[in-house]
Amino acid sequence: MLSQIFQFFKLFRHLSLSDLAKLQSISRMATYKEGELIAKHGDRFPHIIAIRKGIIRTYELKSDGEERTTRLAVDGDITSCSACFMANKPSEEYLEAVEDCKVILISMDKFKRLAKQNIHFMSLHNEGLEDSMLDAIERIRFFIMMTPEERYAQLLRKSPHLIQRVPQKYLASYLGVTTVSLSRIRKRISESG
Amino acid sequence: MLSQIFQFFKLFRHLSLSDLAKLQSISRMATYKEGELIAKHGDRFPHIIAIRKGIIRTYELKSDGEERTTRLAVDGDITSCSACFMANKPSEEYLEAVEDCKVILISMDKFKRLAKQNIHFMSLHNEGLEDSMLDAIERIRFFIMMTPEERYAQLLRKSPHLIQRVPQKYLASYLGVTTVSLSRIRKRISESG
DNA sequence: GGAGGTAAATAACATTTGTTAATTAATCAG
DNA sequence: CTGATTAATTAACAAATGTTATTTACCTCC
Repeated sequence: MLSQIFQFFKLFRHLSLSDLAKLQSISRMATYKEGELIAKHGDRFPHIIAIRKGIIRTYELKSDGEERTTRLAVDGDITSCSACFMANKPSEEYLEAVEDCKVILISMDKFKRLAKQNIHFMSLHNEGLEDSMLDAIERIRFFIMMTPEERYAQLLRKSPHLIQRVPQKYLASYLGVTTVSLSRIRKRISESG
Repeated sequence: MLSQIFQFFKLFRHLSLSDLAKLQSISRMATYKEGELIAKHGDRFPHIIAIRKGIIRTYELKSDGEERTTRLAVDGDITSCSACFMANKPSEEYLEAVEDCKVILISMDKFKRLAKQNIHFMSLHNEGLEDSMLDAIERIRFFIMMTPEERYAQLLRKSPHLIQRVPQKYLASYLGVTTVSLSRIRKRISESG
């Protein structure tokens, strides 16, 4: 039963049965294979993605073609194309499955329509934005307050699962360094700590 | 008349007269002198700040006492203590007037109460969060996709007023570099461009 | 098992930044 | 206007990162 599955997400845990049913009516299940491209630059990807299993990486391309990982979302997280969701514009990002994924896709358009009519859903929208905002502020702090080495150390402390499950080349750009530099940082930390 | 003044802010431009009156009823004017500390770490600063004039800098202290500028908000921007607003927790940030400021202070508590009752205000809350979120994503991109030199070049291009009005020591930590490094970057750019 | 391909580690060198200190420029109070 | 204070620049050196290339490890596919 889908409503069971929605309980897996903190954001949906306080919905009434009737609201869960409404949410379910605008949702569908989907799976992605490891390495699969979920959305790409220029796409309108009109779904909110609630990740039941797996990891989804968001990246952008620099002008020289280099990939830079902007977000990493894991089981229990909710993600989306940010330009599609907030500005109703084509994506500037690429979304990619880092592992085999099981997700719930929630129609953005239907969700927004629901949010306009139903105050519970508008409130949900609000909570979701606040969660994202707190994450984003934390990530800005991550860059502004810490050196690359401190960033890796914090990731090691707070998100060891990411380090286990995400290839270093992606972690590197998530931390804002090259793979070579990340490799050196790892060596320094393993030698000292 | 306050409702005139609210029109200065993009976020409030589409409010009806009656909603403007409600907004006005939970707002008051305030001024800050250049250098004045508006809120500090540990404070509960329960106001949304709409800046009519001036610049407000948000910073945090590293463990070694170094200041790091996390946000810069100018005339027309809306800012607040992020922990106070979103998590209802004491501030982790310091807010400081970089110039003499004229602001509107909107009571957070009353605003949130209004947002619970009145769908227009909940919707306003939503739009405000989306604006902040878009800014935050842009700022993350700023760090992930660009070198310090590119960041300064972009600031020069997109926000020349900030470079004019904000002392370099604050700009430096806003860009994620030291004052010495910013000085070198400026020299390199002025010699090449 | 072996060939091919990708990821990660390592090496060598250029570039940039951080750090500390000294100098110059700008600002403020009296 | 002047002395004192702070901001910004410059200099010199250490440390970290970026870049390119090479080596090693690992994985997949045949």
